Amino acid sequence: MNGFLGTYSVSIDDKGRLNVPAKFKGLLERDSPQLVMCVMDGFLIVFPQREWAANEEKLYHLNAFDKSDRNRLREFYARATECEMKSGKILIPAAQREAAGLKKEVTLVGMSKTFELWAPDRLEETSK
Amino acid sequence: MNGFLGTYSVSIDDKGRLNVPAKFKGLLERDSPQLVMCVMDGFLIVFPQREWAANEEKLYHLNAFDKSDRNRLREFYARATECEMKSGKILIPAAQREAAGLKKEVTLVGMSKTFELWAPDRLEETSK
DNA sequence: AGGATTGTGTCAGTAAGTGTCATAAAGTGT
DNA sequence: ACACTTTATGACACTTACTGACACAATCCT
Repeated sequence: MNGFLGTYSVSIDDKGRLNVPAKFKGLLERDSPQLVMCVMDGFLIVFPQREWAANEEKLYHLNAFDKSDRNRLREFYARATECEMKSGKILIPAAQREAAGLKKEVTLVGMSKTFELWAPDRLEETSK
Repeated sequence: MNGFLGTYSVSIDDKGRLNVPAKFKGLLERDSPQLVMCVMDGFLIVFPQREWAANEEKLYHLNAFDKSDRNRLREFYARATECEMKSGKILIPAAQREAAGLKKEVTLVGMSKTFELWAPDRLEETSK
């Protein structure tokens, strides 16, 4: 596989763990199960560790001198979390679930280097 | 063979696998059985891996942290799924079958570098 | 420490995906 | 037209993946 690709509908269990689809699982196991999860406007982005590191500096420079961007940047960092895939599942902390409005059903969208987690209704809204 | 050419009517088995016609099979075996299947409005496009990569390159200039660029990227990636020809068959995931309205009979149209999968009635409708 | 909350491993049931083969249909050469 | 080869289909058994549930471990809070 070349990257995260496609749309999947997966479930979150009673403790807030996302079942990672087999195709993504393979990629994460090969690379590393270490992740950074990050709140965007209404959804979550999941970065494999390596990808996060590569983007961090770029992100910082893009926004450093703009006040409102800087506020947003702070919020971005503040709500980012390290996490890990364990037993083929990723625990999504309560705060992140809350921020993205995730309930039982989650839509997972591959974006090549990263992937996104969406509440199904929000994604639908956005893609109109 | 020079590319995917012609129209074929093929069947999908009980598990959703498309029987690839011999002529296309040859091409895919020679090149690579790795494919990307992409949902368009009402039908599916199948890209050999290499073709897909070429299309993907056109999006490299987009900024993943820009909201509207990100929406464009998502639109592109979300439609896609990786798949593979195995034992001369291609499994078409349920979601994609659904999106293209594919039942038992499928019309397959060669488009040189790629080929398309159509529900027969939809193709007929479109070509009027 | 005791109880509550949150996180983790595992497993069984079900659903989805895969390999293989027998038969039927279509195509080929003489 | 005939035998022969290739191709397409449907069926079946098997494997892998996904889900929900449960039991247990760790952490936090008085």
